[in-house]
This record gives sequence, C-alpha cells and structure tokens, in this order.
Amino acid sequence: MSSLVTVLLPVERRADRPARQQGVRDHNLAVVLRRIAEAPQPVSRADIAATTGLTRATVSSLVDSLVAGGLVAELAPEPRTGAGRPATGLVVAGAGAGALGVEINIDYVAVCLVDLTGTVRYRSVVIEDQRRLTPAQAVAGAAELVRAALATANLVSLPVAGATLAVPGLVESRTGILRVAPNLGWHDLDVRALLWGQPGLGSLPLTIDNEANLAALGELAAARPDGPSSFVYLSGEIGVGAGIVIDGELFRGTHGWGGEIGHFPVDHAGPPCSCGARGCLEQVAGQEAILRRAGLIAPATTSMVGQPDQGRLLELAEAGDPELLQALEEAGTALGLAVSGVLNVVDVDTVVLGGLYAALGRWLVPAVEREVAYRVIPHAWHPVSVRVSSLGGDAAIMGAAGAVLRGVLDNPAAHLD
Amino acid sequence: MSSLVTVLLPVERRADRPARQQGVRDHNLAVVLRRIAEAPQPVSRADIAATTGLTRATVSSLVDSLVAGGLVAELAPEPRTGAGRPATGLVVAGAGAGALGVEINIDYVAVCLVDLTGTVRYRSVVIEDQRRLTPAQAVAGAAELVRAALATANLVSLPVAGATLAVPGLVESRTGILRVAPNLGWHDLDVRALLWGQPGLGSLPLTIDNEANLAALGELAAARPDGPSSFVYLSGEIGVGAGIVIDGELFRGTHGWGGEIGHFPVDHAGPPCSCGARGCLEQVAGQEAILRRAGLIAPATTSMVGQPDQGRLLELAEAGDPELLQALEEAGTALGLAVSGVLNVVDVDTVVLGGLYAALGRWLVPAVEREVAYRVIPHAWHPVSVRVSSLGGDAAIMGAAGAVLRGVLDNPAAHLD
DNA sequence: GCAAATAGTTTGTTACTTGAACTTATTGGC
DNA sequence: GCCAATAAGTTCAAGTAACAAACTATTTGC
Repeated sequence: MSSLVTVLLPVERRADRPARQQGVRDHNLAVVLRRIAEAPQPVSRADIAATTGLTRATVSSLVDSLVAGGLVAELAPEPRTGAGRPATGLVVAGAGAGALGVEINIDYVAVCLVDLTGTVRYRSVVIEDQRRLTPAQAVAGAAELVRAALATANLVSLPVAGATLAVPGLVESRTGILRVAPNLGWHDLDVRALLWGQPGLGSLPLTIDNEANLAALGELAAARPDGPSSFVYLSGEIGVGAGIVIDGELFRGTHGWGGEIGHFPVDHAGPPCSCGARGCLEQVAGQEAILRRAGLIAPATTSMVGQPDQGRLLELAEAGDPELLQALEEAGTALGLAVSGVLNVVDVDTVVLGGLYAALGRWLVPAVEREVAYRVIPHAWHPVSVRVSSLGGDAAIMGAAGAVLRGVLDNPAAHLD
Repeated sequence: MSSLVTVLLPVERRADRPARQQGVRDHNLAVVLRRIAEAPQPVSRADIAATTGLTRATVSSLVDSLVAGGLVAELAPEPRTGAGRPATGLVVAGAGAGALGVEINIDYVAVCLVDLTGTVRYRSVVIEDQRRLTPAQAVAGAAELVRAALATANLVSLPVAGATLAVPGLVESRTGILRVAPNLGWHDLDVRALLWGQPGLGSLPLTIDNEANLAALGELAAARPDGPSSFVYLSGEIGVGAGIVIDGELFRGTHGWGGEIGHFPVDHAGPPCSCGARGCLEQVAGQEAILRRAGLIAPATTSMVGQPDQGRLLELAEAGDPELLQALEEAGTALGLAVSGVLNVVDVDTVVLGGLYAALGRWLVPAVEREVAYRVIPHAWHPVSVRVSSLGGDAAIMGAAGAVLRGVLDNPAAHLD
C-alpha cells in the first residue's frame, strides 16, 4: 500500500522528520545510483567518488549494496587508455526493476512496461471510445492490459516496482481521487481503488495522476540529459492541459491541480464555455474548437475524436486548407496568449507543444512564438523557446512508468531487500 | 559571503550532495529548533522527543548545543500539574540572533531589526522619492539606515545574522542582479554589491529579492501558526506584483521571477501598456490607473505617489465618490480575472490582498470574490478565500528580516560557533 | 623488469543516534 | 513524614556509517 506522498518525497528528505544514520546511507545510495543513471557512459567507483565527494571506500560499499540488490551491474573491465588498473564500468541494471505506465483516455487505453534503463519492454494500446463505457467497464479493460503486461514482466523476470495511471482529469493528489474528467463524464471516482480491486492487481503499488502532468514527466525523461529541466508542457487533446516542470520537478500546487490552463481567458467576446465564462482557451484552441472553426464539424455536434480526426486535420493542413490555416493561426495566437500568462507566473522559458499540438507544430509554433516574444516579461533576458514534443502519443504512459522508476532511483534503499 | 542559494536551501537537503554524519546532526538541530519555535507554549525536552521520534538522550544533546549557541533559552522549571519531575521550558532565545529587513521602494526607504522571536527591535522609515536620486544616492541613503540599525543591534548585543534587501523589480535569483525596476527607472544593477560597498556593511551577509516575494513571506510569518501555508499575495502599489507561497515555501520559478502578474491580459481593447501589449492588469488595477479612471489625475501625467495619494484615495472611497467606486469595481474585476488565471495555474486557494489593495480591501474583495468564484476550476472542491493582509506597509521589510531568521531556524548548525 | 599511475579494498578512527540503566524532582497515599 | 509512583533529564556502552590512510591489484611506459 504505497501512498502517493511516499513516492513523491523520500522520507529522509522531509524537513520535519528526524534524520537517522540509516538515512545517510539511504541518501548516499540514491546519490550514487543517480550518478550511474545519469552518466552517458559507464562510470567507475573512482569516478563516482571524485564527482560526489564521497571517499572511494564509501562508494565501494554503496555500490556493493546496489549490485547485490540488482539495481546496478558491473561490466567486464575494458582496456583503458593510459596507465593504471582498468576501471570496472558500472551501469544501471535494466533487469533490476520495471514499471508500468497505464493510461485511460477518451478514445483509447494504453499500457507500457519500461525497465530501469528506460527501455520499453512491452507496449499495448486498445483504441475504443471510453465515453460509451461505465467507469467500471473502462477500468476492467485497463486491468486486462495491465495483467498482460505483468505476465510479460514475469516471463522475463523483471520485478515490477509499481504502476502509475494517467487519466484526463483533475486528480486530488492527497487522496488520489479523480474529481472530474469532463470529457469522460466521470467525477469523484476513486479510479485507483477501482483498478486495485481488479483480479490480480491488488498488490501492485499504484499511483494516479493527471495525463498532462505525466506527459510532461515523459517529455522530461525523453529530453535528458541535454534537454531543458524547466518547461511548460502543453497537452493538446480534446481538452487543453499543461504540465509544469521546474528544475526537473513536476510542479503540482497544493492539490495536484497545477497547470489548469484550459480555462485561461483569451477572448472576452468569445464563445461561452461549459465552465460558465466566455472565451476560455479550450473554446478556441481545443481540438473540437479548431475543427469547428475550420468548418469541419457542425457547430452543435461533438467530434468523433481520435486518430481519424487528427489524421484528417493534418491532411487538410498539409493541403493548405485556408479555413483550417486560419483556425490554426487563431488557435496558436490564443495558445501563445495563454501560455504567456503561465510563463509570467511560473517563470519558465521553454514551452513544449505535445499531443495534437505536436503534430500541428509547424502551423502553431510561429503564432505562439510571436505572442510569447512580446508578452513574456523575462523574454528580454531569458528568451523563450518553443519546441515540439518528441514522444507523440506515448508521452503520458512513458511519463507514468518513468515516475515509478524515478521513485526507485530516488530511493533505492526501499528496493533493496 | 553568503550566497543566495545557501540561504534558500540548506546543504544537507540537496538531493545531489552526499550526506555525512555531521549532516544528520545539523538536520536534527533544525528539527528540534523548529519544534521549539513553532510551539505556542514553552516545550520540554521530553515533549520534543515524543513529537519528533528522537530519543530523549539525543534531544538533550541537541538542545544543549542550541542553548550553548544562544539560540534557545531555558525557563525556570515551573510548578507542574501531576506527579513527576517538572519540565524545564524551552523557548527560542530572542537575543540569539537578529536580522535586518531593508527596503528601497519608489517613495521611501525602510529598515527594521527583528530578533529570533519575531519581535521588532528597531524600525526606521524615510519618506523620499527615490526616482529623483541616482541608484548610488538611493543606496547610500539605505546604508545610512542600515548602519543605524546595526548600531542599535550592537547596543543591545544582538548578533545580526544577515540582511535582506527588498526592491520593486525583477531580481535574478542566481546572481542577485536587479534586472529592471520599471518604476524606479533602474536596470541591470547589482544593488546588493552597491550596498555591500558602503562603509561598514562589507561583512554583512546580504540577500536581495523582489518586494512582492518578501511581502508574501512577511504575510506568511504574520499569519502563523493558524494562517494558510499556501496563498497568492497580491502586492498593489504603483506596479502590481504577486508573491506565491506554496506549503510555506516561496515559489520562485527558474530565475526568481515567479508571480509576474502585472501584465496579465485583462482587456484586449484596453489601454496600451509600456510593455507593448494592450489591457495589461497594471493599466486597469495599478494605483495610477485607478486614480486616472476616477478622474483624480490627468490622463497623461504621473501621479505623486505615496501616502498622500493613498490617503486621498481612501477618503474619497469612504465618501462614496461614484467615479472612484466605479474605478475600484473595474479594478477589482480585473484583479479577480487575473488572479483566477494564476490560481488555476498554481493551484492555490487563498488570495491575500496587500499594499494599497489591503487598504482598499472593502471595495475590492467583493469583485475579486465574484470573479474567482466562477473562474477558478478547483473552487467547487476547494473554495477560494480572499482576505486582506494584516501587515500593511511593513510586509516587505518584515518578510525580508524573516527570510534571514528563517535561514537561522532552518540551519542552526551554521550559526553555532 | 621496475617505477609510476590508477582502481579498488582493508582497517582503525570518528561522529552520531540508540537503548537501557540511572539520577533528579515532584505528587499523593498512608 | 515517609515512601511508592511518575515523569524529566543524564550517562554510558553499543551499533552504524562515513572517513583517512595504508594496502593490494592491474595496467602503461621506459
């Protein structure tokens, strides 16, 4: 029964808890493991000692524990350049731990199994409109995929450290309850408990979080080690969400609902929104809004979401459909306006367009860049860069699995037994 | 030469630095001192042991160090109720350390000396328009006040742990450089170095930060222990700024410029702003904008800022001047719109109106509450409360001094020698 | 073949928390 | 008035983890 908080913040780093001797070692295990994980090349014990400031003796002892626990592997000593005894290379042992990323979204359910090195060992997606199912049915479908992934992990003897579930809605981080997923029509549901209740999943450490947050984490991991460690990830799907990453940490706010950008006011005279206000970003830059403005769906109907629509959108944009290009120009401008407000508040200077926006990046980026350039106050000193996500539709499940793996890397002591 | 970072983050809590034995004790010293500081009543060693989980032996040892270092004082054992040896009460020793809060603002310079218990030992304000002075002159004026405060500290044998300087502009947290203070007309100035260069101040550990950020910290300390630990503090002066506090920590963003709310777009058809956009919050809810809309100053002129204007504003509002009330209504609505955007992004559910807005709270709060109620998405689950700051004009210097004291409380080991 | 260089291990030391026994100081029953 | 009960605080041996320095292992270069 792993609580959300435990995963997010290792015990020994909390300011109000006393420190113990054991905590020192736990912390240093994490320091050493992180060096090994972040290095592009295999590193030696001596390297680690030099870069961390720990003595070689201590590093040796810590590395021994990590090797014994299966989280680190030693490579055969390779011939070195220069004099001296050759170093034994240390790498993260992929087989040491695995994690599941699970996503229940509007029109698909997906699962992936990733090992400690970040290699995807298994991946499975079922395209099906979840709005037509009850929550119980949707969760049962997800459980089916999870069991298949667990079976695969079992087959290759990969111990699964846990799973994270991504959902398109507001998840209360203290309780894990999904307060509302407007586009699924779900509210006040303990989806995590529901998934836990499925046969075979009761003992799986399970965390739940918002899809945009996890996609942002996925982007963070994918961009390592050269990518930015602070950025705002814009998740464009039916709804519009943002995940804010600052210094490599997801910014959650007090309840875990940080980055609610969908209802940013972009146009006072704009169309009314379900939230009660007018001209919310979602009404201008959401997928349906773009389709509607481009005359591709009738004003009152709901789009058939998913790949078909996104594909059609792309085709028409490629073909240069003037109405669509105009709609994209307006969407990009609105996005730029909204994200400028966010950047001014959270003081970040990279924007990553994800989901649908990544696919439409070619047409959106210029408008976003233009708005950002004169609206973001710090831009003059720290120019804002606007880029496109490299992960595509897998960002959320990759981030979800990555969040679990990160928990292992941040607190390896908990996984040594 | 205390770096900004050192003050903000104790060494042993950084994730990439190795932990040492010494760090355990340093951390536990902080844990114990915090218990003593946060308790409303004097606590005993046994109390601390029970609440922290440390053993009585350890607590005794730690407390001894703190008493020896002058940070904690023992009270005469008071007659207890019930059997057993009476407890020796422990309290934070006010005389253990003091800190200076310094503020250079548009129309005044202020300094305060606060001891470890939060008691103001000395306070001094000089009202003078700083825009007419060169930066060097303004800093020399501030140095004069600082020397007087240091002399007072010396007189009462209060060791000064450091000072924090509050300025109305963007301070780059890595370097401490004031990038721009629009209303002072200053830019790219190392004000901290300037102040350090003044006679008698060279050895004073000095930090610099934005005025709204520090005012927010002041509000946080003043509201303790029952007040909210997460809120957005709106600083209404000539400019409009915000300080964001989340779980008792100031949110700074990547460069320390978090909370730039003054240029939040509130009205696309609004008046042009110096930043190049139209309808920025500052153009509707800044002090000059309110005065202008109420017909109290001519459209093109600059107001004579400061107490005189704020007093006049209050008088007229009390008198029910219809034009002013209309301007305040519009300002409150704009504020509510802007702060709603901020709340949605940073997920906080308390707003504190400070500075001029605190004085005008009676007329602004209803409009802000109205906007927030339907624009903030989490409002339905976690209702947003809008309150008024209790600190008035001293918020920034109190927060500035408090930031230094907090550094002592968070890392007492550094102050024991 | 031997010195220099670099990697990794061994061993005794030091710093800190722990746990249990011990001392101190008070209340309350007899 | 005495003594058991109770609670606060101290002392001290034990355990754990990092450290420093000496030591072993393995290579290059002359």
